[in-house]
Amino acid sequence: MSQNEKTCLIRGDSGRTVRAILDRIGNKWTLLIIATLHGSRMRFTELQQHIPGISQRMLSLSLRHLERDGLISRTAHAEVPPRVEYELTPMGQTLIVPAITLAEWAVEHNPDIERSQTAYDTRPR
Amino acid sequence: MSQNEKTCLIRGDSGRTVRAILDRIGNKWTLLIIATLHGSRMRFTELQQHIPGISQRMLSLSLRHLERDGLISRTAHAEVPPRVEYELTPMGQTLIVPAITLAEWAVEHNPDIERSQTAYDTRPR
DNA sequence: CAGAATCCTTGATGATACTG
DNA sequence: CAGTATCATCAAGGATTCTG
Repeated sequence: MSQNEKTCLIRGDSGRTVRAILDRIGNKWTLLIIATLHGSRMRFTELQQHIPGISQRMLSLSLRHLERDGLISRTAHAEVPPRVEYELTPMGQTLIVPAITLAEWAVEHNPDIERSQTAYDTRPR
Repeated sequence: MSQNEKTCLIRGDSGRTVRAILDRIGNKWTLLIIATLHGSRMRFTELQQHIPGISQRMLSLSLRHLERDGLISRTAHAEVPPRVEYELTPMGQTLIVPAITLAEWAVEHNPDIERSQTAYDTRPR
């Protein structure tokens, strides 16, 4: 299948699916949580410490969404004080691959993008 | 470099860069416009016809952003009535690769995600 | 510790009308 | 044709407070 045909994945009916995924990982914290959880299970507070600037509310909400999507699993231990651990599911781990592909593209082309933005903003008007 | 090390692209300083890209392509129309423009230059009205549901305003805004980022180029022909054509820049075309990678992941795992969501929503409470 | 509930601000998007 | 301007709406996210 050619690259041109593959863009139908984005434009065609499956585009709804792709947009749903982008809505999930496109938000402010999701991808950060997944990357942080990659390779190590962590507790709620631990996650908050590793992700500077995230509020309790957004961490909680994001974890709930990711759990609902089956990308992370939540384990509550019956102890006092409570201990809850989060980790990537096998499916969650596979998301790392396209995420890194995108990240590498971003890092590689960022200089060009910034140059273009500067040129655009300073062009004669 | 291991996959685990590569997640630093997302978690580390370059994470800002990755988030900026996600903010751009994570919005409702950007990726759709890029996919539509892949392989063929198009006029404003043409784009609007190929992207169901997009408003003039959002098409205009999105095109401006993409142009500023250097992902598409805008060519205004000196004619009456006016004719303006948009096409992907070389850099814009390279974005297709990670976009398709993500799209393929989405399509492949969507059934599992929906199953997980249903299970989550119907679990005993 | 791990969260839920509430209130508030802001940015993204849509609808509509107007124009070079 | 290819936009811009303006107004309205709505959801994402942040700050704060409370609790099992």
